[in-house]
Amino acid sequence: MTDTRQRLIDGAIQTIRDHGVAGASARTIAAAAGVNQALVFYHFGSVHELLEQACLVATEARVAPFVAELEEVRGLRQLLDLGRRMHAEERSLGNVTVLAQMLAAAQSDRRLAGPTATALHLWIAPIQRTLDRVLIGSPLAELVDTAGLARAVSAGFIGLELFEGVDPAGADAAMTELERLAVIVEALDDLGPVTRRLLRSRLRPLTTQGN
Amino acid sequence: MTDTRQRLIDGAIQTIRDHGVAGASARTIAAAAGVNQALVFYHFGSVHELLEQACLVATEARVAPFVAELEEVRGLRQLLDLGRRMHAEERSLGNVTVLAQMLAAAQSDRRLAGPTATALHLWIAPIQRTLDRVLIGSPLAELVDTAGLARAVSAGFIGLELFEGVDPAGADAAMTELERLAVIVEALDDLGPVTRRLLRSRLRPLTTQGN
DNA sequence: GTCTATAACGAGATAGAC
DNA sequence: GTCTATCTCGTTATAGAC
Repeated sequence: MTDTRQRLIDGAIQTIRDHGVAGASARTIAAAAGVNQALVFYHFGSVHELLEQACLVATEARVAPFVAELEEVRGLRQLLDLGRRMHAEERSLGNVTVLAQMLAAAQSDRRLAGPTATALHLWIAPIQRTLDRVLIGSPLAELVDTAGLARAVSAGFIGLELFEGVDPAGADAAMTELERLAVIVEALDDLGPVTRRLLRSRLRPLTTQGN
Repeated sequence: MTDTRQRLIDGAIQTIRDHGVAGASARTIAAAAGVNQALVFYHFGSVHELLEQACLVATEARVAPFVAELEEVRGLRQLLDLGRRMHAEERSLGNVTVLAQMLAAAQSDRRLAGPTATALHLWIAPIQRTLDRVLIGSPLAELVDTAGLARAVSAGFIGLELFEGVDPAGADAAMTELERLAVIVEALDDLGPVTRRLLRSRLRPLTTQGN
């Protein structure tokens, strides 16, 4: 890949982070990249296509280091701990911010929908795999659809990220509460065999509905 | 309130829904409102202030009908049922869409942060009150911080709304899964007195940490 | 591949007639 | 209060020199 191409992609990511999609024009991106404005159109055809490319590349780069960590996760609480670290790191180095911006822009610009969904899936897939692994042997395993849960978790993260932008204290309270819930669920999951059987029989009727 | 003022606010909301914040210019808003472009500045001073006003007014109008319904909610599952209906109704008549757009714009436009947080709080407050009521008498009551949970739920909704815009099937899977989880939690909450005591003693140690 | 220059347009905002 | 006309600026995108 050309040096200029890469600089433009990096510049686009930085610009989205600093000024949002709305503020990401060919001029501002080129300025951030330290190159001429016309090169956006030479290399990508349009600002639009540059944004799509940048979104995918940025997400791939940010997901990669976390995939390894996700593979190490053994319990629900550990998963939430990692979640909080990811959240903190994302806030400072921020790709979820970029994703959130693209997601918001995609609502009224259908051309962005596909690439954005693809980028989001880069997060969803490893999270789902982790959930599958964590739930092995748990009485919850047969009750939970990890595909849906992974999507709910990912969507929730985007929402939290946006929330944090306007109310950091509130977002922190939300995150703390989710961690507390995880502790509760893990405690339930970690019950002795007697109680466990009780719970199991109690929850069994639920498996027939909907799954 | 002047007729024109109201028309501009309605036009602004409609424009944000259709074209996003990025596409909400004085001209497009005025066109949607059927009035002259210069009136945006006469009545509101700037496009910016019109957007702030519109966001608050729109949210107030949309929250009101749901507050009554929230007061009727007795159980967790019922709350999630209402959640799904709200979600469906919002998608078609969409104020959460407006909120999501404002939230995304507020990330890089600090002036929008305050009004957006205020609008979000219009949702958070009644949700928190409902959670407080629903949890009365539950063994979970002492374990849950409803302030944090209400914020997590609200942020999650924003995320789901955005997710739905790029992947309706995925968002539906996420929503379905959350409902299933609610059923599980409610079943746990609805256990017989013996199991309940067991759970209670099991969870008690957790109350000392963090709450 | 990279630059300058420029076309064509929409943006926010204001002045001033009515 | 509402309109037209206009100023100034930033936008996408292209043409053409280098």
